[in-house]
Amino acid sequence: MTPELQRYSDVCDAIAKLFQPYVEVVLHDLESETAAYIANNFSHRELGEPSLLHEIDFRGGEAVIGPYEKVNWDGRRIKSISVVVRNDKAKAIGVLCINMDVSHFHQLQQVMELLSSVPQNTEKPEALFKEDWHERINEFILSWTWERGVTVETLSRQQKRELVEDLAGQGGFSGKNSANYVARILNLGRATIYNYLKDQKEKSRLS
Amino acid sequence: MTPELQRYSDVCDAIAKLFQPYVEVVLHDLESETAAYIANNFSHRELGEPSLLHEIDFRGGEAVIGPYEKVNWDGRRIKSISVVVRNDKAKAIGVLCINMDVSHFHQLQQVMELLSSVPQNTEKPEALFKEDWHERINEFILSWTWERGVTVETLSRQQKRELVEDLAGQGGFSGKNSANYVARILNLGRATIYNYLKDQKEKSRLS
DNA sequence: TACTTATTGTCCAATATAGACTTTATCGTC
DNA sequence: GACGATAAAGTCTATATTGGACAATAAGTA
Repeated sequence: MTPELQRYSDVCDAIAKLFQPYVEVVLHDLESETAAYIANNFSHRELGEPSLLHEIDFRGGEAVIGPYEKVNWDGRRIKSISVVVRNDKAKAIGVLCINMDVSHFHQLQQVMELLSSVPQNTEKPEALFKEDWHERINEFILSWTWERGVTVETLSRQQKRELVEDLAGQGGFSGKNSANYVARILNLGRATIYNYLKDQKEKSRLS
Repeated sequence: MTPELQRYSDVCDAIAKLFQPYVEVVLHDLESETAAYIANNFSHRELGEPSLLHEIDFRGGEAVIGPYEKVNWDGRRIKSISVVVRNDKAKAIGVLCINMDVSHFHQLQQVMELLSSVPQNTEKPEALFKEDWHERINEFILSWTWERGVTVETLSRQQKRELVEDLAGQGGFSGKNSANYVARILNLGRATIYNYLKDQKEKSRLS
């Protein structure tokens, strides 16, 4: 890492530490297009890894880009913002990326939502309306558990299996990485989800 | 269940439904000292089960007793209140017990706490000050994970093992049912906790 | 003391899982 | 639309976890 860029690493540490453990800060080197420094690395990136900066929309030449949303490898949802950082000659030398794990805040929202909202008993499966499939899955699980007077934490294995099968029946696994996402919510392994789905196919084939 | 008591069962349903799924309502028959009705049964009580009402402090002859705290069989913490209910002749015929699962609210508190509080770096292990061992364990896990910039949800098996061993080293398993409690927080089985502890003893014996 | 009940700890067969792997889709480029 | 590069969808297996039953021990209770 160049000394110019080096000086920003402390800034990364400061930001990450203030919001510990909800925030990760990645400093990208624009020269080599790699990750030069990572504070509170929860995305499990490696130093020196290619930055894939082309994913970020630099149009307009703004210094601050975002915020935008990403999904972490393990299904947690991340709110991110990026800043182009410069050396003393005002040359753009890096991009500082702040990634915030908002999964806990979503959870918190759901607890309050469950308490304060009046459930709609419209006959139509309202799970199908939200456009983001994450939301659809959340919605589905929320109402599935609500109807049974339970919460995800208290589901038995059998119940989780049923939930997964029902969700599959509704086409809930069409989104990208949705198996991963559901696995994390239900505290199951990804493999387990696939096992359930396979068993279900097997069962329906036999009947 | 006598018709007199029966009439209260709808009240139970109403209360439970309003706070679904966080509240359970148990109607005890004072005659037989058994559970006569249960709405949203999360304590896994059976109808007709003995009520153990003597646990409740009736001194003073108050109609409303509590609130007081209990711990559910699976380690969730419950805030409860009880009301003596009467028939038309003002004879006490039952006790209506409202049990609220506060574990989700505690969780929520912790998320906010982690965000808003400034960690004390007093050298002394502050885990030892709280008098309730539940709190001590919570505190321990919170600071253990904080130091490593992770959250309980993201702990690997190996990390959970280390956490359990460290906690055991601090005497964290002296409370009643503490193994159960820790298991639930870490999303482990009770058996797994004991496996870890046994392995640890084994290891230290060999070294 | 003896009896009752709750907790601790162990065991095992059934189940889930990390991680490596193969196959299949998706994307970007020409 | 063919090609190569990536990512995601699935599969597989050796190992770890776990529900539930049980035995051993402790803690009340009368």
